[in-house]
Amino acid sequence: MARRAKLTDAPAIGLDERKATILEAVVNEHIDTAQPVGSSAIAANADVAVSSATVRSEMVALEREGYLAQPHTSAGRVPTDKGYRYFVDHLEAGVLGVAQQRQLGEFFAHVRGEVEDVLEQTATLLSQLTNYTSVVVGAGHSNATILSVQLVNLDARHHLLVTVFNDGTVTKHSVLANFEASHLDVAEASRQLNALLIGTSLDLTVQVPSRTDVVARLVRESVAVLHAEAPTLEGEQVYIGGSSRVAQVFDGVETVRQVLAILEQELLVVSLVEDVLGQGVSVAIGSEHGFEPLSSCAVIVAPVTLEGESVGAVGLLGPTRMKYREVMAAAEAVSAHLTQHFGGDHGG
Amino acid sequence: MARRAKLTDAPAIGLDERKATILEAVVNEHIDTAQPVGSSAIAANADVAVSSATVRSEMVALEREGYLAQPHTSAGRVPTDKGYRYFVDHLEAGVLGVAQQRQLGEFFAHVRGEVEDVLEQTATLLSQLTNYTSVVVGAGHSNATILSVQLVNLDARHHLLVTVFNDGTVTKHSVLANFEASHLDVAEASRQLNALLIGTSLDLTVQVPSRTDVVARLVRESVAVLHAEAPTLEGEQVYIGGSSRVAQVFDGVETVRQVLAILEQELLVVSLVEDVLGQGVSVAIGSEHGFEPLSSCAVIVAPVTLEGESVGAVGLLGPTRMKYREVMAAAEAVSAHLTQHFGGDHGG
DNA sequence: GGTTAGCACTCGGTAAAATCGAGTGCTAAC
DNA sequence: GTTAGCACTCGATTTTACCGAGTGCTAACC
Repeated sequence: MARRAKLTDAPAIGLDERKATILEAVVNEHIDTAQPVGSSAIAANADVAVSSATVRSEMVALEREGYLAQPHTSAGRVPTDKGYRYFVDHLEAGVLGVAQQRQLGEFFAHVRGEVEDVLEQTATLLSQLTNYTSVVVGAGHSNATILSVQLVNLDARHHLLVTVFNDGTVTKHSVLANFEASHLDVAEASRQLNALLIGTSLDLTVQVPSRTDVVARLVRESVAVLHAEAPTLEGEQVYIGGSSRVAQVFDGVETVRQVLAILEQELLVVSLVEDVLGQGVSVAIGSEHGFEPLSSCAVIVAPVTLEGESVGAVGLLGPTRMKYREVMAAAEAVSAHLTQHFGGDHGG
Repeated sequence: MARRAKLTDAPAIGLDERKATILEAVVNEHIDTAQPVGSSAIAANADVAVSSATVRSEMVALEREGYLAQPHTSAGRVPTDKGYRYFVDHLEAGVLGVAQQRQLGEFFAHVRGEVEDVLEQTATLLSQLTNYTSVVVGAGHSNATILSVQLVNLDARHHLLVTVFNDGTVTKHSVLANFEASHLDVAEASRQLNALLIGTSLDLTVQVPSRTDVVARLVRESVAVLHAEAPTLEGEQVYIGGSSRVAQVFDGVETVRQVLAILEQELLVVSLVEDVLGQGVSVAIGSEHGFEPLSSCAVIVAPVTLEGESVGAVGLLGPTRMKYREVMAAAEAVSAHLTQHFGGDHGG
């Protein structure tokens, strides 16, 4: 899946300056108006110092080369995915509006709490900032090691296995025994589990005692439960902000439904985001990502890193005619803030 | 907020049998077709043994009494909220289709894992079962007491406070110290925290040590963090299933947007559900719940109980013209299954 | 008195027709 | 190479006509 444009199938150099200017103007106009844009609208643009007739002939060329399309004869032009691609690749970085910068600063200055909470709130923030639906993905902890395990008994047969990992995640698992265990048994099992599991990661198999006393059975049961769930635990967390925006920015109930349906499936969302993810802000337009149902969407993704490693991503989902400059700036800014937030001394 | 109809403002007895039959037929027809229904369609109904002319005059009466409305002269009739209310109140309980019953049984026979996971999956199930958007609310644990507290150090200054409650919930909180603490300090703090907090609930204030040694400071800090978060922790969990259905069952992008926007706000959803909640399956139609933006919706809610006490609820959200019989049956069945699931020996 | 066939009337929805105009491509002049 | 001019296209919008589902009313009927 292409992350950045490969312009190799465009004639060598790409586009001469005037064509580029015109293409850019068309894209800008179309993003603004959502309408096919005609040659005269472009000719009126200050950056384009030629008449509409000239613009028209250039448009014919741009259409031939696949950057523009005509919904029908005698209509204006609409950018193709390729057109958007060119536009995005030649977009000089935008900057966030001051109001938004303030909001962002405000948010990260005051946000408190666990990673999960921060990510969730970030999703909402990002959506408010951009007016598009946002996606925030927190990395799974596939290679996290266990810091502490504790077995707590709810009653004689129900126990709760609480596991703390070195990446700060905490999991709980019910351990249901078909025998009764005393507080002391559970405490001892807890002790043994710690001895057994601390420092290991979930993909490691551990030697469990084969004795048949209550404590040993508790230990075995606990380890079994924990490892059985291992695959699930590695899953990334997904937070979606502003899903109602979908109904705002897409037209056509059916499109809205499809997009929402995709968003419901967290696994899909994760793979979509990871697919698009690259260094810096990446964009996938239309069919560039492999998701058919989202072929009328653009996805913008920025990584969140911790000590150089990607630990998550923030993304935005909108129609292909989205406000790339602003949105990319927002994604970048939020990603940077998050990176700093987690890299800094704020714990987590 | 009315949960059940108060028919007091209708003439004493309510409706005579024929009017009731006609009203029922109108509602059924309108639910099926989403169109205003005319007198002849009703007269064709086997249950109505009178001519369309008679039906018409009855309809005039029903309209005068507020059960039906006419979108415009010379159109058919549409049920009002009051009409739906009457319909629902006089609905004999529906039964679930066998396929659905099987699916339900299947699901609860195999579902595993923590309460949270079960509830989330239940939301999806309920949505699949009914083709409407579902809401599952798990009760907050306002009066839960602490079973165990554990302070785990991530590094010298970052610690994680993991708390287990007697209702099986587990919380974690970052404790960030501005001083360094050794493993031993943390272990000792953990021990003291246990001594201090076990058996208490979060609304209780506890006496914390005023000493200034590392351990005491850790303990103080931990208790502070835990109690600071207390209000948040009491919040109910909300799981929403099939939000894409919103785009299917409502018409008008704006309505879809509004409904989605409501669903995004978990607090709103909780209060909505709790507002509607009653004994058994409750229904709020149109403006019966106080939520203006949802005045074109019906909400169906069934409680989930544990040992007689309500510990949550399952709900469904659809247009006022939803398939009440089927959906109420589904809500009831799922609620019953959940109640049994948690009441039974399956742990949680 | 309640019920029903008959009928004139209403009025939104749909289809057909007319119109508009934004936008095009082409050509000829610059 | 650029541009003004112009005939032409074709979707969108408006207009008009029309249809018919449905109504309310009345007079006949049981």
